[in-house]
Amino acid sequence: MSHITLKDIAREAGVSTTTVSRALNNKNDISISTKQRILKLAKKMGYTPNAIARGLKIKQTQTVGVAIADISDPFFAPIVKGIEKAAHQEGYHIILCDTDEDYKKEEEALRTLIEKRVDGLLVTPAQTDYKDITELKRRKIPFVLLGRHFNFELFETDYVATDDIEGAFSATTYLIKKGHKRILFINGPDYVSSAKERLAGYKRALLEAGIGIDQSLIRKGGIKMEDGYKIMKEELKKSLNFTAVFAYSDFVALGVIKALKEAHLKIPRDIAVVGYDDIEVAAFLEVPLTTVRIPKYELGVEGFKLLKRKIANEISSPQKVILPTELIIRKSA
Amino acid sequence: MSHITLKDIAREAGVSTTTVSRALNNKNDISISTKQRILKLAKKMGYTPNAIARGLKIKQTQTVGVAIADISDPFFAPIVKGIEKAAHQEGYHIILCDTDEDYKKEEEALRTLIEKRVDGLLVTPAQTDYKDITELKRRKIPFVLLGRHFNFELFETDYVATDDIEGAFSATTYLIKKGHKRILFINGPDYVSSAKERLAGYKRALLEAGIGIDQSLIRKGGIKMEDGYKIMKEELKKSLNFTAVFAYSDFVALGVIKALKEAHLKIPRDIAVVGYDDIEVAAFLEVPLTTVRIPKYELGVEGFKLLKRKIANEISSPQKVILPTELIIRKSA
DNA sequence: CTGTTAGCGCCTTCAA
DNA sequence: TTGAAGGCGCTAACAG
Repeated sequence: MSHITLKDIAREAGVSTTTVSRALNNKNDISISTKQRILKLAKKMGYTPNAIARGLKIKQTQTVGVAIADISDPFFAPIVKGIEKAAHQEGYHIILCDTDEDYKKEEEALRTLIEKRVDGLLVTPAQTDYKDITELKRRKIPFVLLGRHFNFELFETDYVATDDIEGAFSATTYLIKKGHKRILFINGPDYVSSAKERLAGYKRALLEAGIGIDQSLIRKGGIKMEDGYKIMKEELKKSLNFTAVFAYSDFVALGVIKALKEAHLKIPRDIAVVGYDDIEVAAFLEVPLTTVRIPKYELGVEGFKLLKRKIANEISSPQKVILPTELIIRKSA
Repeated sequence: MSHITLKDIAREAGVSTTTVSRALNNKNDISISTKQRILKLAKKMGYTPNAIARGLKIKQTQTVGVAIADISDPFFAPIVKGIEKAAHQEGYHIILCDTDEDYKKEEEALRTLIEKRVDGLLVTPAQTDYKDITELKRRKIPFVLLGRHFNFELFETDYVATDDIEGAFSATTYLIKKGHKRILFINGPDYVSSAKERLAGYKRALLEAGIGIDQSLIRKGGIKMEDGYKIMKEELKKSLNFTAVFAYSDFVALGVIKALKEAHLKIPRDIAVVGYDDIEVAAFLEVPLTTVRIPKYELGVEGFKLLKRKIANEISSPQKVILPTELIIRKSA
């Protein structure tokens, strides 16, 4: 477990550590013969460079921190994969922190990630607070927000996300075109930007279709399957005054579907259901789910790419990258 | 982006860096008053310790490397989550590498992870080769294998996995009890330990039931959905001489189900299907999937715990931790 | 209780 | 083309 160092090689080769360093880093102010001799020796001795020492010296770690809400969630996992692939391609590693959608944990994650001196950060902010993010900005630590963002007018940050107004608009419009006039919208927590945007898209679609907005058809706070289930159960106790449900996420839709099934309501015959995200399950459900696809992997890739540019100081003013969504029509609506 | 250092604080406080270090690390060979004075000052100055420098000095990074086959796979993602949670609890971070089930990438991942001087490694080995793992052992770098392992008699390593002989045995026995005598087994690649074990469990169940083993009912090489689909398509072209399918994984089962559906065969009426892993989708399928559950999150947690003990040198001889599987009976068989 | 010295492993001047 | 010296930020002896 003790590693070979430059010094070990230098001693063995009868040169200085500087020379060894030069050889290993393939510099040109060294003779080809000694370079090759040292390279061969290093290999023979099983030398593995110490990136920690190097990082301390050159002040960059080739590592980015990733603070994500829930790694095992089929929505976030592909994002992480995209980040990892893009990072790896550029010679970066990722340190992963799972924040459980909890601001306190997010704050702690960012702090410890900074202690690890990551070159930059990728974050899906919980958004119940944002002191930690402003702190990042104040300290000029490169970071990019993923899938969510703050009001750009008030708090400018780089981010990559999808246009959720557009996504929700197309989903709602689709339902309207199918003849639905009363669409129950089960939204996420209203402090999350994506929930705000989806609500806006939903409203805009209704307005453009000349359908009034009925506040009683807008429910908020759903994010997990249980939320969708609970809210749907409540709604089903009332008189059924809607013909379709638009859910904040596919997970919420899953809960909705479960409640509907228990009530012996057929999808889409009795109630149409549209989700959001297009997680892998969506296509395999008993009634395959119509949903708005978010390019998750690409979100990760683009997130890293933008971060990389930030790190390289190629970006002056905050940049937003908006990826397109796509309405995936299956059987549920 | 330039950080405050001990030296900065020391200068400001009029003490030596050592004293500051002592205060920050809450040592007791320092007066309470100066300790508090320094702590307050450090906070005020916005000090964030440099874990890189610390790591270089104390020769540990409080970081473990995770080389996993596919982060976005619903089988592996919960494992990673388990690792992260367990690691975080002990003050560790994880550096994540996605190996795509490819030995070359795995080898590279391990090498670069070692360069980052992780304190230990968690690996789901691709098993097409194992030089990289032996190298780990030779260099006495603490590591634990996850979900897979090498023949313990030939190559001892620490690992945490499930008893897949038992898992496959219980699944096959269940099918037999349901009256199936001809069970098609679509196995994974035969160099993976879990595939070997599942095959053994399948055979044992048949033997114990006094049913002969028909090699034509054993297919290998399936791991992804497409594999299951392709193999099932092939089998369906022949005369249908089996009444049940036992798939290496739920993903393979998904492919099988798709092929069955296209052939207008009903599950379980015409053909019963049993999967393995119990990924999240399994419960939500049109015909909920009967499968063998692997405690994925726990696998990650136990993996980290064992690694931690390895790192702390609390383990002399290679240790295996076997987690129980559970047959989850749903509708598909 | 506090400071001085030294060094973790590496890279970067600067001289030779 | 090579080496010596210094230092990244931190901690661990060792003195005092």
